[in-house]
Amino acid sequence: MGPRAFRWVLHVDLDQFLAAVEVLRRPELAGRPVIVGGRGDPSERTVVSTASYEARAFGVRSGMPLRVAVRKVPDAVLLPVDHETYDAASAHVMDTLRGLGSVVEVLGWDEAFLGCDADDPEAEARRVQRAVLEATALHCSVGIGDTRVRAKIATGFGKPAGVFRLTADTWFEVMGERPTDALWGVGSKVSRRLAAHGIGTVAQLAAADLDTLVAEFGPRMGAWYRDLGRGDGSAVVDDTPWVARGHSRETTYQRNLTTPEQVTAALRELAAQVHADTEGEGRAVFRVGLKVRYAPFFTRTLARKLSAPTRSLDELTAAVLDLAERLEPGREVRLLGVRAEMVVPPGEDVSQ
DNA sequence: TCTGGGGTCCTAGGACCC
DNA sequence: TCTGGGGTCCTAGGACCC
Repeated sequence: MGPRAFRWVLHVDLDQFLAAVEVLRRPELAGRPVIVGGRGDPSERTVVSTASYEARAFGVRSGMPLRVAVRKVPDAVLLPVDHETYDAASAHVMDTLRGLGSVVEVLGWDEAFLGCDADDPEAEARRVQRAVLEATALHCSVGIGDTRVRAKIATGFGKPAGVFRLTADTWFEVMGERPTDALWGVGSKVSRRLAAHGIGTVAQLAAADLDTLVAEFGPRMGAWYRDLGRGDGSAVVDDTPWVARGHSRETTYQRNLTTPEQVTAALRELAAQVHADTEGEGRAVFRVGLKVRYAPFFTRTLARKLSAPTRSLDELTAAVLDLAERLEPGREVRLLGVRAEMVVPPGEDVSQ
């Protein structure tokens, strides 16, 4: 179908997705604080992927170091991240949404935009929730908006298992006095830079001087941030299947690497994993990147365009090891990562 | 609080060419 | 001789999201 503008955008977001999937296959965990992260071992260098609402009640959040989370909830159930199971559950949900006859734009494991032209979008949202629950036993929340941005932000007010509508008419009443980082696409850094110009709230961002924003963030992002403050933007939903630009693999080592031999061996392994990913799509690689995080926590990235695209593991590995020549000798390494950017597959629109 | 892994997109600046 | 300005390609880094 491709991209199309709709009267309404519905944003469907599964509630505590990873934790909910785990509870489904282990019903005895229902009602308990469940934390999914890493290999489920709090002594490791890893973070929380998803916490159940019972665990969130103790202040556990996604992205929090696992050992911190466990300190907050000592009797939590800790579970390792199980990609295959979540992939399958996610595919089941997305198929269910498509089965409703909607235009579905998948945003990740647990989120999608749906296009909707109905007079009663709340009824449509409830229909979506019922269908997902019946097919998968998973609960979701639905945001309704007259733009993508408003739909996306609306969902948060519907959680858990609710529906919330946010439009141009209600935007400022709901969002106006909230801090700028409540917006989708504004994080801690940008909100701090905005604050330096006296812009602390969404309403202030909406009313901000465009020249000021452009001077601070550039012509594109400056205008984008002001639109964001107003909730403005497109109402296009695009069901074109997503095509990855690249693949990457990275590992935080439980003990820092200290010798060049360890680094070389680790990079060969990462290169092989990335190569398996790109070969899984049968696509050639035209650019290779290396990421290093030196202890205690200083990150650098290096990248290089190849002289010609390749599908060869040997060439990929050689390019990675060539980049590694520029690593600083004698510094302990906490993390290594390898990235491969792929040429657009034949038949794909380059302008996407 | 000692900070994952897999992605995307934007910006700045240097090199090079006309 | 000193000096233009624009366009494109490339790399590094920043920021954000799930």
